[in-house]
Amino acid sequence: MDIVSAVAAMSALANEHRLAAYRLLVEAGPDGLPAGAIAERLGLPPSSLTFHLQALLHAGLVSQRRVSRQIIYAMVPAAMNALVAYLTEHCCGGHADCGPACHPAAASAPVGASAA
Amino acid sequence: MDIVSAVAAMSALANEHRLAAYRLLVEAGPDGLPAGAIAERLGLPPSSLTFHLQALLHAGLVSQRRVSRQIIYAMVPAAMNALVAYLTEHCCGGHADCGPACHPAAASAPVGASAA
DNA sequence: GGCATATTTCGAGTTTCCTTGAAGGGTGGA
DNA sequence: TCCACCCTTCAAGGAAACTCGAAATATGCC
Repeated sequence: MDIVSAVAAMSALANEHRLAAYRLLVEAGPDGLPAGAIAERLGLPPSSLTFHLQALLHAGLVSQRRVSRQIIYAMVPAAMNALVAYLTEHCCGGHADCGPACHPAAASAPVGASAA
Repeated sequence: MDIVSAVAAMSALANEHRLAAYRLLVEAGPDGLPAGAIAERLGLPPSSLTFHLQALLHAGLVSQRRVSRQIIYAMVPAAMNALVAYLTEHCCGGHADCGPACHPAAASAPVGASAA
């Protein structure tokens, strides 16, 4: 994970619609959700939803796969792991006294964080 | 932590200069850094730095205190804890098989995450 | 008081993002 | 082949963010 990727991920999540969509996908887990279901639950027109999902996709936070006529979106856990690791890297100079989000040892080698 | 606060925090971090500044403060720990030191290390003009630090401050990610003529900025660990907890809430429907960033039990009661 | 230091506020210009209707592409059923 | 469905792409307008020089504020030293 470099600063460009981190900013891309943060920018993708820095919008109410996209954050809501991402959280739906986090809750949905590996099975994901079809675009139509997300649009319905968020009350967004299809073109608006696509705009936001593309932002999440481009940032690597979600994945996309076609199943028949539907496009299924799902979270990419490794992306969030890498992002959290990057944000808390070298936290407090390595003294680890800032709470759960500040664990240098754990953050240095999270599962799937190969991009870090 | 609600979606408005989370979007505010993400927006604050969704900029290369602000993310770099935040990471400097994460590494600096509770002691923080004066604005001038941050500006120097980031190569930003003072007015630009203030613009970005205000964004981080308004989002609650950093705190501000005056020491003589200097303004010291420091990270607010609880803010990051709450943000991470919010992002991974109900992860994978509660099955916790997504890696370090997906721990429903830990995320439900992080240290200092009273705003969640 | 007078001056230097450290930081913020102001203002204007440029750039980027967000929204949404209309049109297009891919898929499946009859 | 024809149609219906699901989603994406395109295009244009409005809103918000970023940049930075100049001026202003706050503090400390002499």
